[in-house]
Amino acid sequence: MTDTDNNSLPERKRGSGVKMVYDLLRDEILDLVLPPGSPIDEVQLAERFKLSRTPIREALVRLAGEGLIDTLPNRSTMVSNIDFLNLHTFFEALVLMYRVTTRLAAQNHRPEDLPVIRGFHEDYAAAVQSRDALAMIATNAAFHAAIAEAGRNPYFTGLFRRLLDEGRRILRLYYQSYEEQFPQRFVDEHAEIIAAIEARDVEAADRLGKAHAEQIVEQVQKLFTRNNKLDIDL
Amino acid sequence: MTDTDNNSLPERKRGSGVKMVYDLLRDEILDLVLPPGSPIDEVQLAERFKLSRTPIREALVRLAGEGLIDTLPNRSTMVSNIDFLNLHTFFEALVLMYRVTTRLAAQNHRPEDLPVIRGFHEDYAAAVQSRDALAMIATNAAFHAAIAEAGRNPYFTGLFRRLLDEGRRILRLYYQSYEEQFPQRFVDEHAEIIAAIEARDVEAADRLGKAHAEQIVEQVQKLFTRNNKLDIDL
DNA sequence: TGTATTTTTCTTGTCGACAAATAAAATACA
DNA sequence: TGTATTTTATTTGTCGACAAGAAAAATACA
Repeated sequence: MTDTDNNSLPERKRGSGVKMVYDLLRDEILDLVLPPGSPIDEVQLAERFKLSRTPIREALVRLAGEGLIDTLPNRSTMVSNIDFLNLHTFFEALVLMYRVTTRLAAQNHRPEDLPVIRGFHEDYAAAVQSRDALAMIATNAAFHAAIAEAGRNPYFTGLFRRLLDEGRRILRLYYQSYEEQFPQRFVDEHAEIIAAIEARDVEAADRLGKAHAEQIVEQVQKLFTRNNKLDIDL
Repeated sequence: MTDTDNNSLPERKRGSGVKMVYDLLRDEILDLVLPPGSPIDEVQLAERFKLSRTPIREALVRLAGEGLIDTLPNRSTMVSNIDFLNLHTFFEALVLMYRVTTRLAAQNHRPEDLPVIRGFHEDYAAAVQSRDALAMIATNAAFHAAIAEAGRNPYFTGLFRRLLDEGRRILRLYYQSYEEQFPQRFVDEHAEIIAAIEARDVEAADRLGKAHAEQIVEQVQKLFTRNNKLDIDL
């Protein structure tokens, strides 16, 4: 393959460039293809996507708005760091949002939501089966995001999505070096959560969501203390 | 004053244009100077600020990221509407964030936070005294934002600030036509909340935050049902 | 040799211009 | 007169270029 392999994307629709750049950079940041601290070069991206700097910049502004990149005025822009020192605030918010979104899903879900949730549940089970850590991370986030959507509170789903994104980075950080796996227990808990939602048992959904979240937090913290030598880098 | 009153801003620093446009548009949107649905014209703004369209556009992208304006691709962009149909989701999120941030403030506040909070408390009391509805709205939001900051969870403060912003629009909508006033009760409740925070009484802070939030929601809903003829416009 | 100052290089922020996409207006046609 | 089609106009999205700001390199000076 030569450097003239731009025949696959010869012409794009008018507003699609920014979205493409935004989506791709976002994925690369969340998957740690671009690790925290990586410099983001506008001209380099412009060449890569065969675009001018203007749409690149628009995508970067959006990413900065979500806190995924940090921009130093008149200087460089880079992938934002993970704030390990205040990780407890992240867990705190994550647990609460797990609770709230699961509870609201039990309250407000519609019949058409359940197949979607079940679909991600099965994807997650398959990822566990095949011990694919990265797929576990992604499908777990998708599963809970779907539950949040069924809860139908855009303010909560907005925050929750951001938290799940950040969690994707954190998990990815640890699962890339240590081939850990989420226990089967999580799959079972997911099934319980679905049952509670379907039964519209709000209190059970709340309780299960909280317990599940705390399981995950505990799991992550266990990984942390085990390889806390990484923390010294900060 | 003629149309040549641009002598006050002859030259700006290099990155300050976008921030100026962003801040000003944001305020105008939240104060309903630009009511929901108002068209946003890029070239008009460019002329108004004596800038090119590029920095204007960057400010608009940021505002769109916060949901304050809606952009139709290749078409117009306008101030986002207030979703009256799903106002309950707004209240739901608002009450929870009032609770959580007040609770966390009782837990995590530092001595230097209290003077700040007390300052806004006094500003609010003064606004109530002078029956200045707009000042009440602004100082009340500032008071609770300061409490949230003392709670030191950036995820919660981020969501809470967005909710307070949206609340600013909603309150402004009703207080501009009906010269209502927040009751003295709110001032007293604020004082109670401060006391609970200072005493680090987490449960009391939680309870008071919740009660206070519900008071406000009830007040707003009362205004709504009273002038629900406005709702027909949507 | 080490520090201060100038020069150069590199990246960003801004600009004016152009082309695509859509809406509005004008025209054709029944 | 009312509808369909073409033409015009307006606004957005993108581009290439240029200048400001800061870092890096080079030079001067002790």
